[in-house]
Amino acid sequence: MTESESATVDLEIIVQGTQEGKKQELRLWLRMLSTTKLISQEIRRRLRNEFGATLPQFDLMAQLYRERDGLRLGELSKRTMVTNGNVTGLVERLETDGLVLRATPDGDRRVTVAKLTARGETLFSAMAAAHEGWLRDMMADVDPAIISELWQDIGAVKSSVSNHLSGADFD
Amino acid sequence: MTESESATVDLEIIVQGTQEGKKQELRLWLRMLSTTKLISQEIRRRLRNEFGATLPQFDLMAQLYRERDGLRLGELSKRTMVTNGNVTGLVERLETDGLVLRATPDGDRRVTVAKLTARGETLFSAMAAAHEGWLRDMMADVDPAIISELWQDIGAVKSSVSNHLSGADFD
DNA sequence: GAGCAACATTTGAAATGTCAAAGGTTTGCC
DNA sequence: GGCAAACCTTTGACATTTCAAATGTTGCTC
Repeated sequence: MTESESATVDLEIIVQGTQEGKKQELRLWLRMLSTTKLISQEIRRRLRNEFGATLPQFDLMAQLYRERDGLRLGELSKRTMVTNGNVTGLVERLETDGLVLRATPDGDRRVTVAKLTARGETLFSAMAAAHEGWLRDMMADVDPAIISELWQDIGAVKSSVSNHLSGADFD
Repeated sequence: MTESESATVDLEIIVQGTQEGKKQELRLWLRMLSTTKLISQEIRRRLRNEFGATLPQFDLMAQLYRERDGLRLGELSKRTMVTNGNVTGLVERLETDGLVLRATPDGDRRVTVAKLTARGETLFSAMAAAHEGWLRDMMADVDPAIISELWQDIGAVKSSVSNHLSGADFD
């Protein structure tokens, strides 16, 4: 934005501040939310149909795939943004399906570490490849430059939100 | 690394360490998802603490607030992007709390119409005002121009996604 | 006017989600 | 040594979520 445009911009800001512009954030949020829901539902449907897996299971396995030595449940909880109690159940079901193993390390018996089994790794590998393709397809009509820009700008939003949380949510 | 000091957890780890060019869409998706989760959790916490309400209840009431004559459950389902079966339970609980009323119109007895009660309208009105403020606060660090741009560009993403769904479902 | 397809909602099973409280373990400190 | 605080996970109650099947209604056709 050049300085030569500043007069126009000032006018726009005044108008925005007094009228329409008040709900920009709300409008953005609603669009983010509906878009995210739309994509989530599509991914969930495909994971189910093609792999018999759920989205939370996929998310959890993604974290374990990145840490081949396994992760403590609390760490899994943080990375997946899922509550502790929820992680317990998720891992439990994945263990029943033979995709994940649970173990308690010798050093600290408070801890449970979850780890992908060989079968889990194989399955996730296939799911991840498909998953990436689905996203490319879904966003096929969007200019790559826009995608990159969105990644940046949403990062700014995420930062701002992180700095304005009410709950005891800092470390 | 500015984000790393917050409690924000990156689901973006999946992409880490791979080549730059190829996974833009995946990278964007993961950031959208984690940001949306972050904001949702904050709003849910505040709705709970300050109004004793849940986020899906808020969403549903928002639709009814815009249509004072009420909406059929199927229409509510579409607008909130929630399945039919889910709407049944949500409306049921809201009715128990005296915030919503259910009625069957004379013309068509297949239909159930849900409508806000006076108490529901009052409560939602207060929640909506607070909700809007929370979003403004959370996004306070983001340039208004960026917010507007994001709204536009996410619209493009939503459009693209809508045109590439597998389930026969687009409008 | 009987039957059938289309429509709208509910129901039921299974999974995910939150929160708060309870259960073990470890650590630090006197 | 012993105790209390801190830590990690599980449990339990309840709300939300999906899907598929069942239920009830309407409208159309023959």
